[in-house]
Amino acid sequence: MAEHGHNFKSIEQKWQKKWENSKIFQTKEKKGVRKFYSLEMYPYPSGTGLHMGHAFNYTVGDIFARMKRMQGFNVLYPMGYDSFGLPAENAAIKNGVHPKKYTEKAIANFIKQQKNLGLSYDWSRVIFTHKPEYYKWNQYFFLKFLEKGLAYRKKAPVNWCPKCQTVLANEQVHQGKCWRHQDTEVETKNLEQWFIRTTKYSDELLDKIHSLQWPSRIKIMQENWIGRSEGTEIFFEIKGEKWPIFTTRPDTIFGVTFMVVSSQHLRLMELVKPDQKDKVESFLKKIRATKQEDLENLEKEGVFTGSYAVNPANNEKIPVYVGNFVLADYGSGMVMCVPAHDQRDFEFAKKYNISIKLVIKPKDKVLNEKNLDEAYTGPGILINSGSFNGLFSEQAKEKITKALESKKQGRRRTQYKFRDWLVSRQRYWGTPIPVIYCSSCGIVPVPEKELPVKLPEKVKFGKGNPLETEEKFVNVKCPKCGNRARRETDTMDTFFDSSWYYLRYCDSKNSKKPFDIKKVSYWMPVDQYIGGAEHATMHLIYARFFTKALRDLGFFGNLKIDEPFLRLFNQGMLHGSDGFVMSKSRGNDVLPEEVSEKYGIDTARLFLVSMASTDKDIRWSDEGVEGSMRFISKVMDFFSRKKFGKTDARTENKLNKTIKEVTSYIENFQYNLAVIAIRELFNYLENGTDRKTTETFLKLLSPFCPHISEELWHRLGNKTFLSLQKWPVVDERKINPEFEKEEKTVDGLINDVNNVFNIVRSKGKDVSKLYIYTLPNEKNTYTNNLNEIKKRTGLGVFVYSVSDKGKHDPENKSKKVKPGKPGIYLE
RNA sequence: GCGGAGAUGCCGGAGUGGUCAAACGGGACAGGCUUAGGACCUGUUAGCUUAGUGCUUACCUAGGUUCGAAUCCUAGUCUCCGCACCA
Repeated sequence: MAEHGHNFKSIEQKWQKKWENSKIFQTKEKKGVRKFYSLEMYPYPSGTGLHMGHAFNYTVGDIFARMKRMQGFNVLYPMGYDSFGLPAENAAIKNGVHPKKYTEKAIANFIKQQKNLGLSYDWSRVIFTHKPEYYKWNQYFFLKFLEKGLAYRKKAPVNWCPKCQTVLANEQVHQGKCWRHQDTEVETKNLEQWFIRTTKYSDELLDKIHSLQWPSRIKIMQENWIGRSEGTEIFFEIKGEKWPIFTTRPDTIFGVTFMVVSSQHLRLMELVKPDQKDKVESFLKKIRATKQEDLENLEKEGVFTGSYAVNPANNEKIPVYVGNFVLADYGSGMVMCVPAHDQRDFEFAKKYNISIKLVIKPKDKVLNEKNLDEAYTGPGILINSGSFNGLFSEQAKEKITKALESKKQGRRRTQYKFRDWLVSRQRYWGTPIPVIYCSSCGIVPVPEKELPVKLPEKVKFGKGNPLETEEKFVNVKCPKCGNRARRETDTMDTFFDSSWYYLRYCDSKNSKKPFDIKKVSYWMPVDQYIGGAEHATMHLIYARFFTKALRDLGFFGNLKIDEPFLRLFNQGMLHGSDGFVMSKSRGNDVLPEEVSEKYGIDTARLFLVSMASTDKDIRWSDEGVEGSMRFISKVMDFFSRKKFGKTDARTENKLNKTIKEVTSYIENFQYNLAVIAIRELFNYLENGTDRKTTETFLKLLSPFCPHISEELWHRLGNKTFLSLQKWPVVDERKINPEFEKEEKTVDGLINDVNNVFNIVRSKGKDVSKLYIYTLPNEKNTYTNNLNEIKKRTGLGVFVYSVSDKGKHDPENKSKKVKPGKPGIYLE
């Protein structure tokens, strides 16, 4: 059945076409009109297309943008595609299709599907990051970064995913695994790679988090990710050379009895004495053989290197070990060890019989070096610490640091977990890094006027990065000396592309510049950003960094733009009816097309946001969607027989309350509550309403169900677009709490009547009439609602005031009257 | 281990000191409409009790604060998420 004769599909197509043809969602800068930049994280166009989960994401944003637009904001609401990336390349290798062809087909499909959802994007601004017109600017920015030292090349221990066949940034390693392959251990390799100096902005990235209206958990994640800690850098002399270590406990320096260097330390072998070499090497071999996940639960182990260090505090000679529990890339990859006051050091010392020396005395207990069960890590008073004895540990931290500083043996230092961003990738489908290697000139940037360095299309896929074997691409002349040189074959991490795409939307077709400063100054920053929490420590950090870097490179002139996204909202995940996250590969995906065919896409949109608060995970249910369907059908039926009348004060009250609620619910992404309020309002419309009230209802409904709302608006005889109408504004004077009181009274009455009705009927008496006895001043409450009482009880209703003479009251029920509670009699 | 979120009736899920046996939706049940089914309309959906009353038990568990707790505090259990030997 075409669901009650409502042909949703043709209504949808009709309005999507009209919206598109009349370009009503296209935006330009308008002086004097308040702008609103609403943005959803752009998708990676996967070949499998959209399912309901994606539809949910975009619907959340669309509802918001639609309301803002109706509220009179000049809304920028664009869409684009993060179209470089590994999956396309892998699919290409697997199926023999070129990544470009594969990607562009996927994009075409995405666009078609997104249009079918009725999303109010300004399609004229669409961007595709795999197009030279876009990635040219990636290269441009990279060169600017290079010029300012924000991009650099360095050999370092890096993460390598054997499945992706490329290195990964720190942010892309999740629990030791590749972010794309949860079954694949990331390996550590020492490679020369390109980095972006994100750590230059560690402090600003950390400190400005507080100014953002973001979900607190995202803020906390970023804080933890940056992981600032204050401490002291101390130099230990080994073989006549000073080696730095970082510690947050300089107060325990007199308790240092050994040192441990990371097994992955780049200069480890310099510390290994020849007679210990074999032992160390077999230890390293063992570590390499253990899996990352086992490594984490591993007992602390190590091997003596044969070297000794000198403790600068007391000139004691202490052994240097290589160990499996020291991180190579935090601090200096080497630690001083105080077994008495650090649990890890304690375990290590016990295992290898290294001496334990107490230097902190707790306030409330006495410790003994000989029979310590665990390290004491709390504060206390210094002992065995030379001239620092008697100080409290907090004080001692300061004093010892100062003493070391004065002897140039240490200094105050802030340490971060945050790493520079490794951006080079050994893969084809990405932005070529615009650099040339010349044997005599070294690293030479490609001159700006030669940009873009185009990604060659005809390449051979097979082993490794196809660019490496592409002679025409690789072999170039050095721009400086003109001699034969080699072009960089690594491409950029696609997070580079997504770090500035929100800026490009402001001026997406500019061929002279990445963006025009005036346009950016009008639109930026993004007022509302919407996307998943999975980007907390990836895209959302990179984009913040990029904005700051571009600011300092002068790209924003004098504008004060330093944070890209003012407000962030994380929508929940859509789960399939089996309870698992909806995905094609799991086979629990529901396709928008199917739902649209059966119920109309407005039904799907409505249902998606009705179930729960949009920030929570929700579960698709086929029964649930029928409920939304029923509501929409009722609305359609109502309008098809609509005759305007007068709106009574009660409905006015409800209307204005609803306007107020819906507006603030949408503003706060509590769409589920907004839908409830709209549904409740609808129940009042049956009482008879004038044109304005009816139209207001449609306006409130329209962000959720834009197609049918637009259609019904049109059927009311309007020639304009509902999507561009003014959002209703509450008239507080029409809100009167008395009406709610009245409603409750009526509900109470009906409750009572049904109660009595059941009792009476269970006694075998048949009743059909309801007599109500009220206080004289309350009579109106019931006569006003006569129809409703009749409808809900199914009885004939008679209302008397207790003072009425000659009323029918055989059992004298009128004596039961209380304020707000009438007497009732059934017969 | 550290950090964050959460646990509500048959289910999903609102509610964050009284107006709460707890919105709204779904499901189930009953009645109406209908030749019948569907759809639609009305009601019920913790238990007992009653001509509309009263009582008991209820918002993870156990305590506490309060005249009063789903809501505040303390302890615990469980679930989910992020980071994970960060010195």
